[in-house]
Amino acid sequence: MPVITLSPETPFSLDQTLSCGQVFRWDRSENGWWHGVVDDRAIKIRQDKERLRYEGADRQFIDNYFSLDSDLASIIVSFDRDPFVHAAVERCRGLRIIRQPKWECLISYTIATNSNIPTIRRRIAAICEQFGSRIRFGGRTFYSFPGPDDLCCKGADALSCCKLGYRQPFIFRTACEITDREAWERKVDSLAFEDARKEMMQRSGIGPKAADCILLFAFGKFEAFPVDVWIRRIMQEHYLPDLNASRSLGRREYDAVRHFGREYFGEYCGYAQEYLFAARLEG
DNA sequence: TCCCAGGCGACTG
DNA sequence: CAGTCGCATGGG
Repeated sequence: MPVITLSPETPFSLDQTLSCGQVFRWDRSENGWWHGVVDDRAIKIRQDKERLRYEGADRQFIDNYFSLDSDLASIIVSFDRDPFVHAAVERCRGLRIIRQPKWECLISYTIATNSNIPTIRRRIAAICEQFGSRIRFGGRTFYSFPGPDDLCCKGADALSCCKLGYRQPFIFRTACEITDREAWERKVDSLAFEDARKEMMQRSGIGPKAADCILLFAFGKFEAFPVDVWIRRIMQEHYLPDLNASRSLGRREYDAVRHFGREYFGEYCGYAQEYLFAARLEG
């Protein structure tokens, strides 16, 4: 089985990275192995200190998916500018933002709106079982993430069994609209952040929060600063005391928070957001 | 039982 | 224009 030996200049925590809520298709076994599906490949991986052992993908894929090629230490230095965010970095050391497949991320975060993580995971698992392809791996069965055709060819009603709630028509519309996945990906890739964000929010079921998550987790746009209720609470308590915490988060207020995040934490504010978010429960 | 997640569209001030 | 509410669903 292939092994990657991480150098001291490559801080990485597999557990932090896979359990912080950015991805929904990974499971950790009692024995320390993580199993997951990315697009159409089933993967198993575990970390023992500086050793990463894995199966189901090649070295290049693992390096790219887990962003092992990015200089995490320098990224952290760029936003580590006060004791509070510093504590979050200490607590979640080695957390990296994964490079998710773009289509999969778009659908996942459309499903994720107004939901909690266990529900999101169940819904995504349901659409993969229903519309993906069966993958046999290590004596177990997994399902690939379905493509646009897979999701729209059976009609909107076929999605009912996945219990997506009012997100069902959004998913169906998106699957029908994006006939050329790669063209869509190239288009968003080519746009500067604010334009990419506008483009993303044109999609059915994608508001500010989902757009920022997708740009951060799939398009490598680290200036995205997704504001969910947790981040809003943290920002209100530690950075923006004048924020009205009782009112619902309108678009104006959302923009005020994300612009503050961008100005204060800098060009990698999305990374700062992830550390603050991941540290929320451990604090 | 009720509140929460936070996109959309219809509604209201 | 900006804020509020119901929508479908399930976890806490």
